[in-house]
Amino acid sequence: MKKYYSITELTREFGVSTRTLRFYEDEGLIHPERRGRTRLFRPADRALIQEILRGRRIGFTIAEIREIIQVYKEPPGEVGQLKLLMKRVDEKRDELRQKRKDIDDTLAELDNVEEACLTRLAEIGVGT
Amino acid sequence: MKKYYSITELTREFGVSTRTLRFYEDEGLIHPERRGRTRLFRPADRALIQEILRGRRIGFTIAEIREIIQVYKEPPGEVGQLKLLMKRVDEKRDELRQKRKDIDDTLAELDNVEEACLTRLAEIGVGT
DNA sequence: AAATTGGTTTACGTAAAAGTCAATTTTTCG
DNA sequence: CGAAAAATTGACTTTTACGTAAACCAATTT
Repeated sequence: MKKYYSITELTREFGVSTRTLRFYEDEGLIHPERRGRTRLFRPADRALIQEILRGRRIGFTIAEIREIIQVYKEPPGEVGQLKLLMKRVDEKRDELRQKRKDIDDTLAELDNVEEACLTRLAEIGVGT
Repeated sequence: MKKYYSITELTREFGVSTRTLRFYEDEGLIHPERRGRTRLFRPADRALIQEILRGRRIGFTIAEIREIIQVYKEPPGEVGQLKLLMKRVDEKRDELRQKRKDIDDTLAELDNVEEACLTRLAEIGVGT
C-alpha cells in the first residue's frame, strides 16, 4: 500500500479540485500531514475523502458529514448527547430510505422517457 | 376529485413555502390557472409539484427537472436532439444507480454508528 | 368602517460549496 | 544550482434555490 498521495494525485483520482480538498481541510473533515507547507495524504485520508464524496453525492451537507466522521473518531460521552445523536441517525435513515424510493420511482420514469424517445424516433424514421 | 387547490393548501400539504411554488412557476415548471391574480392549482398541477419535489429530494437541479417535464409535454422533434436526450437519460440513470449504491452503503454505515452509540451507552451505564 | 385573512408583485438578501485569480512559496530535476 | 512545475494562501466571485420585506389588493368578518 502506498504511503503518501499528493493533492493532485487525489484530485485526479476523484475528479475534484485542489480547492475542494483544501476546503474540506478548512472545514475540519480531513487532516493531512504536512511536510513544510505541503500536504501529504495517507491512505486513511484518501479513504475519508471517498466517504466525504459519497456523502456529498447523496446530498449530505458538510456539517452532516462532519458529524458522522466525529462519531467514528470519538462517540460523545454524555448520555443526552448520545441519545440525541441516535435520534438523528434514525431520522437520517428514514430520509435515505425515502430517497431510495424516490430514486427507484425516477428510474422507472426515466424508462418511460426513453420509450417515448424511441417511439418518437420510430415515427420520424417511418415518416421520412 | 377536487377541482382546485389554493396555494396555501398545497404549501401545507407538501411542506413548502408559497415562495417556492411561485418560484417554480417563474421557472416554468408549473402553470396554474388564474382567477384574477390569484393562482388556482388543479390536480394535474398538484401531481406535477409532487414530481418536482421528488426530483428535488434526489438532487436534481431545476434545469434538470424542467427538462424531464418538457419531454412529457412534447418530446423533441429532431433526431439529433432525441439522441442527445436519450444519451442524457442514460447518464442520469447511471448517476441514479450510483446514488442508490451510495445510499445503501451509507445506510449500512449508519447501522454501525448506531451500534457504536449503543456500545457507548452500555459502557456508561455500567460505569455509573 | 376597521380589521383580518389570504393572496400578489417586486426587489433585495443569503447560505452552501465551491470556482477563480493573483501573489508567493516549495519542490523537483536536468 | 537554477528554472520550471507544483503547491499554498487569501480574497473575491459565482451559482442555486429559495427567504424576507415592503407594499399592495380583494374578500370576508367583527
